[in-house]
Amino acid sequence: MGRPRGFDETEVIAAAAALFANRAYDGVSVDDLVTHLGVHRNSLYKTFGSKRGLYLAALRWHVKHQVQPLISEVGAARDIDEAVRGTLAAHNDDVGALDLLLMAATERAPVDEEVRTEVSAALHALDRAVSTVLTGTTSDNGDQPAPALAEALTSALIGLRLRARATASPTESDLAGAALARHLGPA
Amino acid sequence: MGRPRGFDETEVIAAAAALFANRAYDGVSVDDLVTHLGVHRNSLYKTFGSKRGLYLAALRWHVKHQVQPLISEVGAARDIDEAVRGTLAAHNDDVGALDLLLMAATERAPVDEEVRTEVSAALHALDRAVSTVLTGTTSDNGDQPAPALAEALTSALIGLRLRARATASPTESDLAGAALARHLGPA
DNA sequence: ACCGTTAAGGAACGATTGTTCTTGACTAAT
DNA sequence: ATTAGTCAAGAACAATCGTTCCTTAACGGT
Repeated sequence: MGRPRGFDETEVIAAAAALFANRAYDGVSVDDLVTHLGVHRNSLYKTFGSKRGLYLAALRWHVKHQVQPLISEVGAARDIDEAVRGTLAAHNDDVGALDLLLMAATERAPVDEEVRTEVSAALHALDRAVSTVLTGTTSDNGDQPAPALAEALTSALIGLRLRARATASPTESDLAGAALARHLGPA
Repeated sequence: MGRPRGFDETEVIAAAAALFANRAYDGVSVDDLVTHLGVHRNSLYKTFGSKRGLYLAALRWHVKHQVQPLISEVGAARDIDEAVRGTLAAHNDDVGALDLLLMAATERAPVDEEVRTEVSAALHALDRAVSTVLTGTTSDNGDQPAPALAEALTSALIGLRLRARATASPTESDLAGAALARHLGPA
């Protein structure tokens, strides 16, 4: 019973994720959220408890609906080259497929334990996907499946996206990613 | 003439850089700066004009005095393995040798053009150093000196540091860096 | 038709934001 | 000793911060 909601909670969370992906947590005010989300202050606090509550919801939504598809795509790739190209290409389709995670990792994770937990989990999930591709390709020698190398590649993917965002030149990261894949693929 | 300063401008800038490296720009208040820097509000504004002015000064100091040494070390390395290990080891000695650049790249560069310029320049300088090491090592095939690969490796270094900060496990990044170097070095 | 409940609307809260003003302390040159 | 110029100390500024309160609107169950 009671008055029905005038907004779609998922839509609001997604819009909040977009905002938090482009500006730091402290750079997004509640006024900004209220303005761009079309939800009134009161409803926002009733639904998410606080600004941080909305942020955490946005981060979890981001991981589940934007990072996970990317992880699946990476895991389904036949080799590293395909994985890297797919990852970077996905960014051209769905801008921000890693951006909130990136922002959370650099800015919030060091000061918010709950964020750190979420970020770590997402990164490890990415690691596993990369590792899957890696073990399928590492057929030249008898090294261990190299989880450390998977972490390195995940870091490289994050770093590439970071650069693309910071320098505002997405084509560069494509070339760099291709070069990285070329050197790691037939290793 | 006039009353002499009661603070060392360089010390203040360095302390500000340390603050801005750990928390986002909007997460560091002028009160925080005044408290931790030992400089009074008035002197701060008289010297740097604004909070943003101090931030830019801190960023430039960081690039010149913390990123540059790292670039030099990378450029002097004999191979990629040595470069990567040196970079990550430098972080254990001088914590934050890349942190402000990292923070600036993800958080300020997208919204502050002057920051973006500074970040781009620093990253390209890192690229050149990596490229130098790369051309000295790439002796197996007749590929171009691979500036794209240099960008990829720079991105990987940044990404590794990002992960170490976000997950608060510095040893992991060492292993990952070593694995990356092992796979790229004897390529 | 009357509740009980939930959401929207908007004003308002105290606290904190970045910045400026005012006053007084200190120093070098006149 | 006076003057001119720079800095420190701290109060104060309007604006914005995250959050809450109060009233009104819209629904389901009795």
